[in-house]
Amino acid sequence: MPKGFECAQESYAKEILREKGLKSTAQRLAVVHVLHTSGKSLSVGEIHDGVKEMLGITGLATIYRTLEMFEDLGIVKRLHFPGGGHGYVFSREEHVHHMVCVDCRGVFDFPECPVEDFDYSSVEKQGFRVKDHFIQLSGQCGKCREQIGC
Amino acid sequence: MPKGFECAQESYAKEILREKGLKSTAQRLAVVHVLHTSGKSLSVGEIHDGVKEMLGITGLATIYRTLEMFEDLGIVKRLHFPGGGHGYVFSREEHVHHMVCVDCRGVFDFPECPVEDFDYSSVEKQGFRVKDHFIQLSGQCGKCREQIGC
DNA sequence: AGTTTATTGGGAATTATTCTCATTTAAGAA
DNA sequence: TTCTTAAATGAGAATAATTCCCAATAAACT
Repeated sequence: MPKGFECAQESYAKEILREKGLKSTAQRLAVVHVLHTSGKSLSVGEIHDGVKEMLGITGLATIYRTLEMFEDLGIVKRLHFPGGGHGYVFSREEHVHHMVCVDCRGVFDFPECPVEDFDYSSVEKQGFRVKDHFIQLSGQCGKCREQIGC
Repeated sequence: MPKGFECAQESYAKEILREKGLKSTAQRLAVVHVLHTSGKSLSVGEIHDGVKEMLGITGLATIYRTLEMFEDLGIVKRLHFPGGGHGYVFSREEHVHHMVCVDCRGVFDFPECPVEDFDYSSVEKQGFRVKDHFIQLSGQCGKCREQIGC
């Protein structure tokens, strides 16, 4: 990896990794780079291809391991698609949800959390204690609306 | 399938199938039965096992085909788990979200939609048009809180 | 530079999902 | 009820997705 060319996202990932005592390998930073520069959610295969393009040979297992780790570290989020597949996005923020364009799979941040101060009392009355939530919006981005139409 | 023992969910599924010109096979109704009576979300394998217990031999492909069809028909919803797996729930309602207990994987309806009348103007200003949303809450159900604790 | 230990690559192993096609069966007609 | 027809099933092969194992490599600290 050439020095001096890292983006803010890579520096951030390095910092998180160092904090946790994990190593900043070329492969891990390449995953960040590929995800971040794509601007959309990518499948494991697409990430693998992107990383191979940057580094040459790279094992697929490494991609899986890295994505799992990044998800645990909270810097990568996994999105789900109606068909059944899923994709990954780089997401530096603590608590952001995402909007996915159903046409281009582009991903956009959605920083306002709709359940932030939602009143769960009706379900908590039944004994359930809400601890986490997953929200994913889907629709069409501006570019695709122009090109494809509504 | 013995007649006279179908639950409301099975009758409902039959009705939907008939409306769409699809056949009410023993396998399809067994999937509904297994899902509904379990009270929690089940993996494909668990559903397969349940159906086999009811009907004897049943092909796994049939389970996959049925679940996909039911999802399209809107009577089964797919939930996603942190680890990466996913499970299916029977859900007769048009628009319900679900809460999953992280301990027992029990599923509870969450009929109030947090984004029902949410103001998307901040993101729609950027050209994105929100068309759908997926919400899944997770936490602990009353029973597990008693047994396992918080 | 040297040491230590986490990380990687490769490929095999496992698991998940889809496909194909001959056989079966539900649903409506006679 | 029986007949007809098209949809649905089962079996297992084929494909895709994911995990595992371990010798070789490379980051991070002396």
